Amino acid sequence: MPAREDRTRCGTPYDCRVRLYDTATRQVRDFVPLEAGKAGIYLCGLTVQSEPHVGHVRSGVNFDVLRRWLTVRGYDVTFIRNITDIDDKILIKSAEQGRPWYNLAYAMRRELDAAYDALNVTAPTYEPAATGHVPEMIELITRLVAAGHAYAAEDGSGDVYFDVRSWPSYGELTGQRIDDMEAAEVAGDPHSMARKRDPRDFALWKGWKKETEPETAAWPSPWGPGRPGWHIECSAMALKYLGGSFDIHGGGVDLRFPHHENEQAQSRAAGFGFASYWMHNAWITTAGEKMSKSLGNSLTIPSVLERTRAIDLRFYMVAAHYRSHVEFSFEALDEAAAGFARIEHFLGRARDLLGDVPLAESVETGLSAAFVQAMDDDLGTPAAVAAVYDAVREGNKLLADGPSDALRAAATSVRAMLVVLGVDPLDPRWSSGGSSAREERLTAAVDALVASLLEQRAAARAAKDFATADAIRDQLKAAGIDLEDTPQGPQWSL
RNA sequence: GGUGGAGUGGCCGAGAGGCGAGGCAACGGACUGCAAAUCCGUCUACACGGGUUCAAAUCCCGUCUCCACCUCCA
Repeated sequence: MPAREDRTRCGTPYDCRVRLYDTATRQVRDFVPLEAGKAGIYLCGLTVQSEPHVGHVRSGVNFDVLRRWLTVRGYDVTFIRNITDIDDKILIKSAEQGRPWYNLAYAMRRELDAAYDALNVTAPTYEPAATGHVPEMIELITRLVAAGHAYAAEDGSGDVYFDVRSWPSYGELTGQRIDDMEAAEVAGDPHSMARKRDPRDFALWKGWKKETEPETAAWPSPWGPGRPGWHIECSAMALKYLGGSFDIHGGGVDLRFPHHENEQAQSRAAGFGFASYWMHNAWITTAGEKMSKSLGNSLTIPSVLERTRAIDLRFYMVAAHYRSHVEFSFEALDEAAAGFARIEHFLGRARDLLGDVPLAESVETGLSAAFVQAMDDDLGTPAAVAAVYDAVREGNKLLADGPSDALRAAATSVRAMLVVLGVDPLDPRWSSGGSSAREERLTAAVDALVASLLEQRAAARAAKDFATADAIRDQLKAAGIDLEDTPQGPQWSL
């Protein structure tokens, strides 16, 4: 992959604009940041109430790719991903489990961190938790009340609601009109309905329910003790860390309504510009159903990683477009892993031959034009993966001739593209458990034993005693060691 | 009822008016002592019915099926 050719399409890395699908306008738009060279992203993180499953983490992986790509494209990215660590479900579940809500939230937060880490999701610039930003939320609510867009319930419950009728453009993000929305009384809680001016009004602040909720889950406020509503959290934290206007707001498709609609309404009603672009990742489902509902915890990250390598799982996620619905299956996952093995195998061989496959010095030297084009076009990771395979095929042809500059360039290119996707197998982070001293000794011991067997096999082959040679190969195979005879001699792998 | 989205070959999964993405699997060939790996090649497509067009998987109309959201699910 000649680096020079790679640059032709865009000239410089910056004059081909990144294009992103904006959910609000329902079209792919050129990405034009508010401030040149910078990009602010706010991603709705999770409510930490149970173990993270495959579906949860897709969002993190998808937006990690966005972040990596914008960074490659020269943007200084500020990436904020929040944690919702107080809400109804956390209170209910913790009560069921007989432990403090913050104990459950923290434990699940640690699980989530571990899952993100396992899948090589870059840590956000900052990860604010809702409970750490109650004053900011109160301030925002106060502002909305003062502006006439929010009101405290008159029944003394302590609830504060956003007044959707006071904000004419309510519904604009998702193209809905208030009057067309399903009558909320169908689904809503009858008690809160009585306090609302309109059934679609949503809670900004929830008054403390002394009988059922622990005192630790109530914060003082101008409306009495209580806790923030879900939607206000994100608005307040985005405002604090990214400012009143920022570039990209992301989350899963299900969050479009009501969560994102509400966020936008309240933020704009409070006088802020809020997000320029809205991006939503599609779901991973099983048997056509949402993971969270039907499967409970069966596809939690730890359980999936018991049978599948994390890098394979990430590759599986990244190989599909972020806006495409993926029906999760272990068959498809294994298929993706088989495909990834080809890429990995090439890099392994190249490294053995070259001694090392250094990371590209810069974007320009590493990525193929096809890859750049694909990624610029709304993160076209499927086409980008195809570009990786093209480079692998070229590289494989070079492998037979031994070390060469062309091979080095091909391998470096493949690696650079994989780094963007977060699935570089040569990154030591993927070697499970790290390389402990014990592990290294073990590897050395196996290597010595295999080497001895390979010598015997070489002798047998030289004597045309193929029965013996094959027996040795079968023996190794039975022990889980695969042999391949390359122009540079036999290679073994587990 | 409202809003948004989907139906592609054995399988996964892109594309969005003309040049058959890519991967997995299968088959044929090259390489190999035989394999493996690799490379070259082959095969099976666009839910259905109309229409527009020189040309439709792609645009339009209709039909069917499926999914998501409509106040606390990534």
